[in-house]
This record gives sequence, structure tokens and C-alpha cells, in this order.
Amino acid sequence: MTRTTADTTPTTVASSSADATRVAVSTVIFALRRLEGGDAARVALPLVRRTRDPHEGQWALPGGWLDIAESLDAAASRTLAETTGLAPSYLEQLYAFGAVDRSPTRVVSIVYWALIRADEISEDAVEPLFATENVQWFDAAALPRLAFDHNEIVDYALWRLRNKVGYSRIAHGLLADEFTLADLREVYEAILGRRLDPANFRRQVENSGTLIPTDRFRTGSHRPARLYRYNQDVELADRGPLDVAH
Amino acid sequence: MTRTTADTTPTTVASSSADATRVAVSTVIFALRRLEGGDAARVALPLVRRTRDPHEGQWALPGGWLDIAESLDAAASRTLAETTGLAPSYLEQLYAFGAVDRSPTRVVSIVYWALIRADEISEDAVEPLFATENVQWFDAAALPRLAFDHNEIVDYALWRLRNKVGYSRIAHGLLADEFTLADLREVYEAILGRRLDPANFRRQVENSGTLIPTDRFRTGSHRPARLYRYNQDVELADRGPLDVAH
DNA sequence: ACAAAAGTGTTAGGGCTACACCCATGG
DNA sequence: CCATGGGTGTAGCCCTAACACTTTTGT
Repeated sequence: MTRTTADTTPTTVASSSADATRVAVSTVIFALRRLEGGDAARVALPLVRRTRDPHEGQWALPGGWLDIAESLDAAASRTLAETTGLAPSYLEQLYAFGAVDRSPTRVVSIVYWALIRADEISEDAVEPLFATENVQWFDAAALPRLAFDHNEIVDYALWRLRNKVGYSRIAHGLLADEFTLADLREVYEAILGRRLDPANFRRQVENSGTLIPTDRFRTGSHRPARLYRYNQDVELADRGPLDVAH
Repeated sequence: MTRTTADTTPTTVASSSADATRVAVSTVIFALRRLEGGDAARVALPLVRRTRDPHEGQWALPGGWLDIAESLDAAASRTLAETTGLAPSYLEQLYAFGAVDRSPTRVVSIVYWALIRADEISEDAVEPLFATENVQWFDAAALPRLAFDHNEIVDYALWRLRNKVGYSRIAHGLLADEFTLADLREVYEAILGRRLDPANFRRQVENSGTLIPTDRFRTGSHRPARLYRYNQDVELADRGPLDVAH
């Protein structure tokens, strides 16, 4: 199986095919992280430092070239794992970016966006990659200037995330199997950037029929909160291209 | 400027680049047409007959190869004009289809969807192309078996159309400058596939602030109906990738 | 006069928001 | 016992659906 390394994220060093359009796949990965000293969780994403021209040294979305024998979805998962060691709990195509001048050579990027559960990002398996200092987490609301058109891409992915959280249950993709309603509400508040009424939030998700209450409670500093799990019968994201395309 | 002809819609006759992934651009074009004998308008789309293998003789979405020096949007407009002679009033990227086996050779198709106004499709300029019998309109609800994965693509485009008509004013893309509320309602009814209450429909669009009443009326067999035009200040489709990407 | 579409009025119900209030636990 | 988050109750508002009703034209 042909594999690329983390260094072969889209680059202009065109060897054999300088006169052809090439297809790259990149992914915007979202997770919830609690920053040092911060009380509330924030939306964060991992970026990789480019080790080649163009934009050497700048931060960019993880990605790589599309292999001739793999689907777009598979390429997104593969490049994601190779560059960051992460395996997303949710992965969806975002948009195809194809402006002529977005890279020195002609590159069409099929961009995906993904969600990672909080309990997955501190696995031992992924830390070594982060330890190389070539992968780093950033607050989605305070990004540096990124390589290529990646700032615009992240902005659009954030818009899609905020939008979709309103009419689907993608918040599940950011939570462990069992969670309290406060956990879930925190996800929504981090994504939407505003506080939600706990009472109304409870009723909304309870009436949606997507949650199954368990017998377990999380005990803490105050009254124990009931743990819930998601109803697997309900689609993670209601409708979408993947459902239609069989 | 490099141009392809209507015959060069995606094909497997790979001459120089059989071992590389190629990028094609196709478009699902929607219009409202009143079928013979039918009382209600229906959603229809033009398809082109393939003149080469694979799938020679089958109907397919209009499209063509992406030129190395043109953006995806430009390629969609160009191939649309070349194959059907149509210039859409609305054009938006739909999805990138990249399954390995969707074509004998590796082709990634960036698919767009477009809307054409009823007053545009009977222009003299476009009829010659349709007269060749290689372009033909089909009822969106009764399509034959299409080439490649184009049936699935149309299904997804239809889903997107039905979805988007609910929260944006893309219906405008199917109407002439001036129209009655009954005209507008007919667009919604054709897209959604169900009748709408005229009274409630009127109040909804009036309260949305997107319509400007004119002094003119359309006289017909009954009480004259006021003509409206769209408020140009309001976005055609609120938010989207194109707005974010500058 | 009559049919039919244009346009107005009215009412009931559901969902959302704001906010008052009780419950249970750790300290 | 008190602070705090968990959890319940409730009233107002807005939007929508349903449908009765009036207006205006062509025939």
C-alpha cells in the first residue's frame, strides 16, 4: 500500500507532474480542550508545521495527497492518522477548494472536518506525534496566520460546526460514551459561544429522544448528576451526502 | 483559452494520463417546467447523451474536465455553457465524489448544482443545442438509469434543493424578476412536492422582508394578482462557503 | 350570478425563553 | 446550614397550521 509521510502534506515541489492538477485531502479536526487556567472548555484543533516549501515553518491543516486507489473518505482518514495519530469519531466532507492561485502549483483540496472525543486525545498512542513539536493544538478562536488558504477553510468549518450542532447530534462526537447533561451543555456552549439555560437545555434534549438515561450518577462537589448515553438508533447527523450515496 | 467540446464529458479514454487521478466538474441543473397536459409545474433537469465510452448512449450530467488554469466555479460555468448553452442564475458547489470505482479510470468529480429561471430556458440561443437531441429535459422525479453514479448525485442535489428552499430564498433563482405570490408558491410546491396554504404562505413571505410589492398586477382569468420583486439587499442564499472564502 | 383565485381575520396548539422554585450533596 | 449545581414547574411569546370569510375579476 502506498503511504505518504507526515512531511508530504501539500507542497509545490512538483517532480513528475508539474503540468497536471493534483488532488490533496486535508481535514479540520475539532476537539474540546480545557486551557490552563481557563474555566470553560474551548474548541481547539491540531495543526501540523510545514517542513517544506511553500510556507515552510507555517502551521497548516493535516493532510496529504490522494492515492489513486483510495476513496476521498479513506484518504482523509489515512492522512489524518499519519500526520497526527488521531482517529476521528466523526468525519464529513466539508468543501472542495480549487482557486487557481491557492498554491504555487495547481492543487485542488478536498477538505474534510472531523470531531475527536475528549477521552481520545490524551491516549498514549497519539502523544509521541505531538511530542515532536510538529503537531500542536490551537484555540480555534485565536489562530495564527496559516499556510495557503487554511484560515478561510477553518472559518468555514467552524461555521459548519456551529450550524450543524443546531439540527443534528454531532455533539456526541466530542463526548465519551457516558456524560452528564452539564457535559453536553458545555459542548454546545463552547461551539455556540454563549451560555444556555440549563433547565431549557435539559428539556430540549430529553424531548429529542436521542438520549438514554443510565442508572449511574457522577458524584462530585454537589448533587450527583445522572449519566446519559446516546441512543444509537438515531443517526449521528441526520441526512447528508453519505447517506444518499448509499 | 483552452476549451473542450460537449463531447469531452468525463470519459475513460485516458490518453496521456492513465495513471493519474483526473478532476472533472459536473453540474445538476434545476428548472421548473410545465409538462404537456400537466397542470402543475415540475422540477426538471437537462441531461446530455454520452457519445463515448464508458456508458455511451446513456444520459449523464453535463460537465467536463477541469482546466489547469481555471477555478472550480469557472469550470462549472464553462462546461455548463458548452454542453447545454445554459447560464445559471444560481450556482453552488454540491459535493466532491471520489469513489475509486465510480469510473473505469480514476476520476474525482466536483459536482455543482444550479438553478435556471423559467424565462431563460426558452431563449433562442439555447434551443439549437437542444435541437441536436443530445440534450434533453427530464422530470426530476422520473429519471432513467444514468451513467456513472449520476443517479445518486441527482438524488443528493434534490435533497439539498428541498432543504435549502426552507431556509434561504433560492426560489428566486427559478423565477423571473417580477412574479405573483402564486408563482412563488408554485415553486415551493414543486420543490417540496406538497400543497401549501395560500394564506399562510403569503404571510410567511411577507414577514420575511425579502419581497418588495410593485404597483403592477398580473391580470388573468380571475382577480388580478399583485406582482412582487425580490429585495436585492438580502442574500440569495444566507451564508455558505463562498461567503466565507472571501 | 357564479366560479375561482386574491387577499384578510381568527383561533388553537407547539416550541422556545425567562425565571421562580425545590432537591441533594460536599464542605 | 449554606453554597452550588441538579432538576421541576410555569407563564408569556411567537410562529405555524387550519380554516372561515371577504374581495375582485372573467365568463
